Amino acid sequence: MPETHQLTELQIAIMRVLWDRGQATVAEICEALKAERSLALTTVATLLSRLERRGVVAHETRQRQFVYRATVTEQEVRRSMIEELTERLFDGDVTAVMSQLLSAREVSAGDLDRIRQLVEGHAVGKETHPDAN
Amino acid sequence: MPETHQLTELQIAIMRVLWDRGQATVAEICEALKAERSLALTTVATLLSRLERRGVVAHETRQRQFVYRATVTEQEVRRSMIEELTERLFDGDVTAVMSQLLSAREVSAGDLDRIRQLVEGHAVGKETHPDAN
DNA sequence: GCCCAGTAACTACACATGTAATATTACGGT
DNA sequence: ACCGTAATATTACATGTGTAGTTACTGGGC
Repeated sequence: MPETHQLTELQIAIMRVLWDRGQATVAEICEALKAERSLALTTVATLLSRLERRGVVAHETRQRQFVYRATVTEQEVRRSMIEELTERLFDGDVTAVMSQLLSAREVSAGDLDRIRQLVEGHAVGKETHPDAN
Repeated sequence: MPETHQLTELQIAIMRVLWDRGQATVAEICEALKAERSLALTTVATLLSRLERRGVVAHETRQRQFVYRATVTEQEVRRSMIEELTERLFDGDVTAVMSQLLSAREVSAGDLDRIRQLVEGHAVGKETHPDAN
C-alpha cells in the first residue's frame, strides 16, 4: 500500500532536482533552485533533513558531503497527489477532473490528439468487452 | 486575477458543506462533519474564523448565531488547485495529468465515453471565448 | 601538529493548521 | 431584574513549514 505523499511546492521543487539528476549534494540542489528562489545553504539542508525524516529522500556521505537521492519516484508522488485531489475536491469523479483540466487551460490540438489516443488506448485495455464506439 | 485558493483536506470538507447547502451554522457544519471526523464545536468555529480571515467564507448573524456561506465557488477552488498541481508536479503538462488519472484509477466504460465527448466538444468549441462549461 | 574553510548539526523564529479548553456575552424565561 | 445557557471570543499548545543564524567538527594544506 503506497502511503500518501503530499508535498508542498518547495518540497516538490527539491524533489524535482533529485528526480532529474538521480542524486545531488546540498550545494547542487541549492544552485539548481537559485533561478526560482534564492535559499541559504542551511535552509536547503534543513529541508532535506526533514524530507529524510519523512522518508522521501535518503543520503549517503561521500567525501565529507551528503549526497541525497529520492526514495520515492515522481510517479508515486504524482499518483498520490492527483489521487488525493480527485478524492477530496472532486469526490472521486475523474470525469470532473478531466473537464476542469480541459476547460481551465489552453490545450493545443496536438495535446487533444494525444489525449484521444490515451483514452482509446485505455478503452482497449479494459476487461469490459469492447463497447462499440 | 483569481488568487490561488489552496485548501487543506479539512478546509475542503468544511467548504463542501457550505457549497452543498449554500449556508450553514457552526453547529450544522459540525454535525455534517461528524460522520468522517468528530470535532468540537469550538474547533469548527476556529476553523471558520480562520477561513473568514482568508476571505473564502463570510458570515452574517441571524438570531444570535453565525450563518456562514462560501465566498468562493467550488469551481474556483477546483480550478485553482488542479492548476497548481498541474503546474508544480506535472510541469504544466495536461496530457501527463490525464495519463496519470487514467492509469491510476478504475475508469468505467461510461466515464470513458463521457471523457471522449469532453475531448470532442473541446476540439470543436475552441478559441472564441473561455466561457461554456 | 595546527588552523582554516567547508560541512553538517543545532537552535531559532514566525506563520499556518488541527484541536480544544476556558472565558465572555447576551437572549429568553421566570 | 436575574440567571442560566447557548453562542461566540480568547487563549493555548503541538506539529509542520519556510527561512536562516550560530556552533561544532574534521580533513587537508602549511
